[in-house]
Amino acid sequence: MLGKNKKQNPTESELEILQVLWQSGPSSVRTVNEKLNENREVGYTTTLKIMQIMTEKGLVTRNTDSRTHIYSSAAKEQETQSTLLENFIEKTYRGSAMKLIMQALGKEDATSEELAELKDIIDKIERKNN
Amino acid sequence: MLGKNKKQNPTESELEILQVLWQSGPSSVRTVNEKLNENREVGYTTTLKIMQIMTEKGLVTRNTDSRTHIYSSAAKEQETQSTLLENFIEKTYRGSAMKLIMQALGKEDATSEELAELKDIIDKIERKNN
DNA sequence: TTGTTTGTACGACTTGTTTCGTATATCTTG
DNA sequence: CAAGATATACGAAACAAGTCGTACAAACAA
Repeated sequence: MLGKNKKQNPTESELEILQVLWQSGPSSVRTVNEKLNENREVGYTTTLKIMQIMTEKGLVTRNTDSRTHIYSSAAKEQETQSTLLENFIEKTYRGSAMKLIMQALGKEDATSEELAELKDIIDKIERKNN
Repeated sequence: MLGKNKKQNPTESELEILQVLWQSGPSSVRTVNEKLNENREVGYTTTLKIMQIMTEKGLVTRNTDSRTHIYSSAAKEQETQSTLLENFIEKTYRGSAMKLIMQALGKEDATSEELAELKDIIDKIERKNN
């Protein structure tokens, strides 16, 4: 089997780094570290080390052709989010996605476009149910 | 100030225990441990220790009148979920509740009642927006 | 009353994550 | 070329979470 390596979930720090890679595309350690430091202080070698571990875990891949390695996320943002979401719903809402959705709706300052889009999605699901 | 103690977020194990307390109401360590063992093996003293730590952290309160202490969750289920949700949206969806909602909708096998309820909520939000 | 069961308390081990210091190699530039 | 800047690699400390053994007190049962 080819896709055999089971993807572990990223830790919080790893997720932070993945966010940078998803937003900025393939990046060097330096670039990632600078982005992280916009939010909080992290040492360069700390970021480096975590990214090396992520490489071992298969969370990222890297191109080592030039001296400065370039890292890319191994998984698409949505895939990772989806896995994390599933886990979160299970742990926090005992599996009820509906309860999560209701609470999330309460938090959101949604635009009318977004709300319309949502209703569209719901309509589609309703039609599929019948 | 009275409500000064800042609530730390529960860890995964702690959340598991809170789930039991929310579902079953105030419970002894033994009861909680038995419920946990329906899902996975955990030693009694492990559960005890974690619940003691949770007491220190203020996540639970306990009645020590009788030899068998009775533990209760210190916070309501919805409050805790809401805090965790906020954090999750920030970390995983960079703050976009809408993206989370869309993805969660994709997972759910919602009943027509639930979908109708959802649309109701959306309508209410739309009306508030205008 | 004495042994078994059931309870709390607590220290210590294990594992995983994060952090950083230091070694060393490679570029850059005066 | 030599000095400084910039890279990776890696070991080890610091920290946190979870796990469990053991001590000891209280309740219970023979």
